[in-house]
Amino acid sequence: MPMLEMPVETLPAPKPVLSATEIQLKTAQDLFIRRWGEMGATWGINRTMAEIHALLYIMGQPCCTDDVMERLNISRGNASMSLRGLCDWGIIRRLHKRGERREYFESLTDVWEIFSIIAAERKRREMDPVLETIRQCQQMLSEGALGKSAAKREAVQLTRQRLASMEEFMAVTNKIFQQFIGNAKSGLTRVVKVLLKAF
Amino acid sequence: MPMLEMPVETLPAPKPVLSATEIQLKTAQDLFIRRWGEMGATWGINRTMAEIHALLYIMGQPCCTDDVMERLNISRGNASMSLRGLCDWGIIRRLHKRGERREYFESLTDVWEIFSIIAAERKRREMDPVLETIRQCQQMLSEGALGKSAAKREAVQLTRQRLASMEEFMAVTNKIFQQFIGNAKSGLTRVVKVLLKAF
DNA sequence: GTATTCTTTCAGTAACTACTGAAAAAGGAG
DNA sequence: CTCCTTTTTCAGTAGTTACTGAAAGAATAC
Repeated sequence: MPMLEMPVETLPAPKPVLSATEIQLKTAQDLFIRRWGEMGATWGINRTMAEIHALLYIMGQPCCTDDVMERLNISRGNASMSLRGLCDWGIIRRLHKRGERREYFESLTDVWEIFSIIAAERKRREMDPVLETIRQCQQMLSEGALGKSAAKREAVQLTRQRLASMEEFMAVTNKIFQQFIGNAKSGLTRVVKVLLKAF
Repeated sequence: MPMLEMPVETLPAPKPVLSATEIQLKTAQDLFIRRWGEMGATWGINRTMAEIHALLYIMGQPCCTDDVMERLNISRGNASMSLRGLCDWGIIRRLHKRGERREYFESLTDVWEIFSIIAAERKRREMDPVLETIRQCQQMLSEGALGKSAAKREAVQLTRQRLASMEEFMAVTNKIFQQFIGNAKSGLTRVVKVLLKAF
């Protein structure tokens, strides 16, 4: 009676034996990763990308694609695309190890730098267009565009005034962002100082 | 030959004749509304809710459910639920007009107040839980919890250090938010002053 | 060149979110 | 109370986003 053919690669994976400390460490890390993922999901970033970033950040050492797949239980395709996405954002980096074929990834370590990159991108994508639109709207409702004695004067005035308030707010917020972005590396102290000087 | 029965309510709606100024005003408002909706979508708020808020803000006068439905081309159900959502956030208000049966809605007018409400809620929902989780993780990896001569000391140290950096950052950001939230009405100047004092 | 190992892409699908329209409920007015 | 108007709810569905798994594509070793 012939033995059942059992291809080598489907043998049960060798189960690693973990010490109490290792279990505790992994548990704490997983907790952080999960929370970070939840938070990311309410921002523009999706849960998986946020989790991968959290993993790389909290590990403090480079991981390869398979590490990420196993740890987070996601497919190769998902891991590959999410890692690329994080590289595009610039908050993780590709890393070649000498003599190793596979690629590793590591997170930036400076928290201020990480958030400053994210802030810069969000400002560019979300705040700048709104500010531009507000100005465009104001242009459309200016004296010149409407004629001096236009009908519906009150309604136009109301809208103009609302646009102006919003513009003021956005312009100030924008400046604060700018300062934050430009000074991330030097940390809190300088940011606050710069804030001071600016106003 | 009997006349076709044509119920009164299905007659074509009377088409309003708009002046050039009114058209221009409406166009500018629509532009703002659309952009605001797009921005909202990349935050937690969905597009429709953001658009409704933009409409109420930019109009500067109370609108009823039907006004909103017509202007944004959305169903009654959607309008009703989104308006309630915005009321829950606290950035628009219900308004009864004497002698009118239907309800009107208006936006808060102070931009600083609007954003301070949003900031407060997001801080509560997103930042606070993360900070709490980080502290919980640190607890799990403290000397006491792990035993003095635990194995894998380096890995634990690395994770601890990363948690500490993140906590510092989040704590500072949290404080800044707090100051912003607590001082929204008085505008920029005081916020910056308070920031100064705090550090 | 071929073999091997790792990465990327992408069609198909699962999971989720937002929206509609109709029915039920609520709130006066008479 | 009934009648009429307005609001809310919700089942069903359309539309969107995220994920998988397999196939194609690189890169290196031999």
